[in-house]
Amino acid sequence: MKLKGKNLEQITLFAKAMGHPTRMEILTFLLEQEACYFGDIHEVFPNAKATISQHLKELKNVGLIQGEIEGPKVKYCINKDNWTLAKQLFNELFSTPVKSNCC
Amino acid sequence: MKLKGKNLEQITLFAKAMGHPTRMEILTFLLEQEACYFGDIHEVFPNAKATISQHLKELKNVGLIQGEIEGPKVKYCINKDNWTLAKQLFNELFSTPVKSNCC
DNA sequence: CAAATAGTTCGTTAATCTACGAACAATAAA
DNA sequence: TTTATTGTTCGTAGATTAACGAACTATTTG
Repeated sequence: MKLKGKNLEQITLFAKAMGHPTRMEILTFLLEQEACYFGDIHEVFPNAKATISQHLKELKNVGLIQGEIEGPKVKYCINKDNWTLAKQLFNELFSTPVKSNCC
Repeated sequence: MKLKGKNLEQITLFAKAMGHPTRMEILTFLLEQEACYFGDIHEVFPNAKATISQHLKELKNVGLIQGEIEGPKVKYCINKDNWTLAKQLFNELFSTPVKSNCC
């Protein structure tokens, strides 16, 4: 079934958020981590903390991750609900049979 | 298995290309079309032909589509090989069990 | 060959993105 | 309550992106 309307907008927003090397790496990093404080994330990247914080904010805004204040630290993780939604949308996109046969 | 190295770069490039409403729509449009001349694509969007041509070029550069000159026209379609690659990479990304359980 | 058709490329402008230091909260510890 | 520690927000500068008209290329048709 073809993606359209809100679903199309949503998958585009997910794709856009994932379309930056650092953000994509943050996602794959979070996928495999149990503990995920800001500092843990920051220390695996060469970027300034302001930059990492900004990327985390974007991923949070689009819903792929979530953050939780814990003492003076902030714990980040994948947002499972939206991660599942993203999974479904991309699945739908790629399960569409490729009709075009021009080339 | 975690995405890394070239695969991580590749999925990020795919995501980036898909992260624009017009480009994502072009992809879903191509998925369901048999014939796919430039003009057919252009006429379903409000944008100038220069703009559409530019988006098609980006999608072609990243490998998701391909174009073929046919007389004075240009036929576009999904690049099946790379589309399959994209499918596999996203599949791998989303099949990673979500380990993080912080929030 | 001239004119029409179909797209691409060029040049430019406006907007968005990226990155970072510095300033600014908020909590914890001394 | 002062001082660290942990992050976020602000302001800014540079880079990239997006959009479009105009000019250009190539093919087809008259």
